[in-house]
Amino acid sequence: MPRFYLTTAIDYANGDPHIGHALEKIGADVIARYRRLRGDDVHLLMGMDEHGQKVQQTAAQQGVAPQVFTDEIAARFLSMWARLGVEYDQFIRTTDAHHKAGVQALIRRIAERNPDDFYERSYRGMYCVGCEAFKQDADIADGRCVHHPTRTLEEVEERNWFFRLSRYQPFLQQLLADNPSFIEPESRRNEILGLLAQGLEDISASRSRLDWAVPFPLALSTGETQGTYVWFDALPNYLTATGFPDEGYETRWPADLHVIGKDITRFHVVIWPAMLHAAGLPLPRQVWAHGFVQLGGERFSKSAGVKLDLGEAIDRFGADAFRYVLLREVPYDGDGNFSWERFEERYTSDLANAFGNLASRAMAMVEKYCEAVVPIAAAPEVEAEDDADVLAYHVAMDGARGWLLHDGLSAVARMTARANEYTQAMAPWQLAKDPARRADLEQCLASLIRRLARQAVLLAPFMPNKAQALWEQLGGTGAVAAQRFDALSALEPAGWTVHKGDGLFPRPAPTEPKA
RNA sequence: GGCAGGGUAGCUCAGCUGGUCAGAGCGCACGACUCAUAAUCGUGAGGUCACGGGUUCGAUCCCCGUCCCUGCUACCA
Repeated sequence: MPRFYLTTAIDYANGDPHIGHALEKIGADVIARYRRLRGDDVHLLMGMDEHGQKVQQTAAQQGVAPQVFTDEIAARFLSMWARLGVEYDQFIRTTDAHHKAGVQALIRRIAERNPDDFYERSYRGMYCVGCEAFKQDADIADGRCVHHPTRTLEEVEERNWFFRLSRYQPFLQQLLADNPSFIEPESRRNEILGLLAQGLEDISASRSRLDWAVPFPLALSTGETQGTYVWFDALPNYLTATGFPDEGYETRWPADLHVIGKDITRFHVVIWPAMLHAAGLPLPRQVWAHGFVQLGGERFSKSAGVKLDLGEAIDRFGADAFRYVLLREVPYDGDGNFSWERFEERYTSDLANAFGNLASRAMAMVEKYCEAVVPIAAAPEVEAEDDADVLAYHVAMDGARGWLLHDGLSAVARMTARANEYTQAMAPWQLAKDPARRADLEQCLASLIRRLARQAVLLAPFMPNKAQALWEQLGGTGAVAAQRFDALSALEPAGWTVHKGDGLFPRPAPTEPKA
């Protein structure tokens, strides 16, 4: 059974989950469920990044210990993933003891194999006492920190451990030349190529004044022990989650896919492979950078007040509908827009009117004309037209040409539309009036149920609960998630007893309040 | 500033190497039907293909310029 190890970015424990987090996790969950339907042995890793100065400061402001603070944040994220139906196989937190030990083991391993890769150097920067952090140009205005304009910035110099990233520039360029699909979509690869062409600088591996961190396993020549800086703490989570450095981690590592946001491609495509190569460890097979959700045409941002409450979005039509609309509206390879208006339009046209109503009318007729038992009948020729869409679905979903989840949904939507057209053309309610056309009627209804069953399987990664509900209404036994794509064409519902229940996707109330 | 990608029907977007390339979905209007969640099916809607030049027998798709938008331009996670 092929293994498939995929990961999402670990989220920083300094705020609540928002729609941006949701897009990434839902997408990864869909990919994981899709691979399971292919029969793969899937392992989906998610987690939280809990170290760093911001966490330390925020916790201090609230008067609680950092660990207590991150425990609360982590609980909120976990609760949200449960509400969204995101099912991970493993949830790692960078404050886990094993992770911390793994980070230190990785650093030591690099130091042993490439002693020159870590070296001491002084780091100079403008330090803001208010923020307790070094500030970059973007955060400096008129020589003062934008957050603490009453204080003066101090030019501070400290000795740190540095990682000789610059040394790996040729290696990385060769990597992207030999393996172009290492980072997709292409636009993101081009950005990295541009970055590499500029030349790489070495990066900090440790920092002083960083107490809430994994202790850097090497002491400076002064004897001081510093905290491990973010790169060497966060990125290795994908590796330490496999058990590294303990025996057996190789059975899972390397990861098949890192699903991340486009804002952190650099870290995953430059720093991370360099670290692994320095340690003599295999590289992940691919990094996929998804885009961002824009709200009403504006970029999501807490500061700008442009936001959308996830809980409200889920309550609107349910988690499954939200998952569907989000991935249908936002292309997984780029940015997309999301708004309440759009949400309702999509829900109504795609789910309530097209798909939900198709299921409703088909099952109603089987109950009415066939005593609820799906007739035995050969498939009509037009049914074969679905094959092209099933193929398109897999092309979009299997990753060979990127992870274009929105295209997968488009393909299923075409199948739904075709089934509605077919129903209209055959007019089974007319056939039912003529006993001589009984065979045609049965063939039509059997075809509709068969197509619905297939669509339920294809939609299962996106809407696991609704797909299961439909599966059961159609008379299918067991879990729709237990189906396998390679058996889809042979799926035969003849003899099933349908139980048309409540509508899968009820139309929204006429006077639905907007937001 | 530099690099990269864009500006196509009300909205979201397809249009690969130039000549049925002026399209799809949604919304909207009209018609059909009645199995169904007032759902479905059919038809239609006439958008200077950002703007100005150029190459060509012919350009939305090629070249130049202009305007506008987005991303990247490393120690924020």
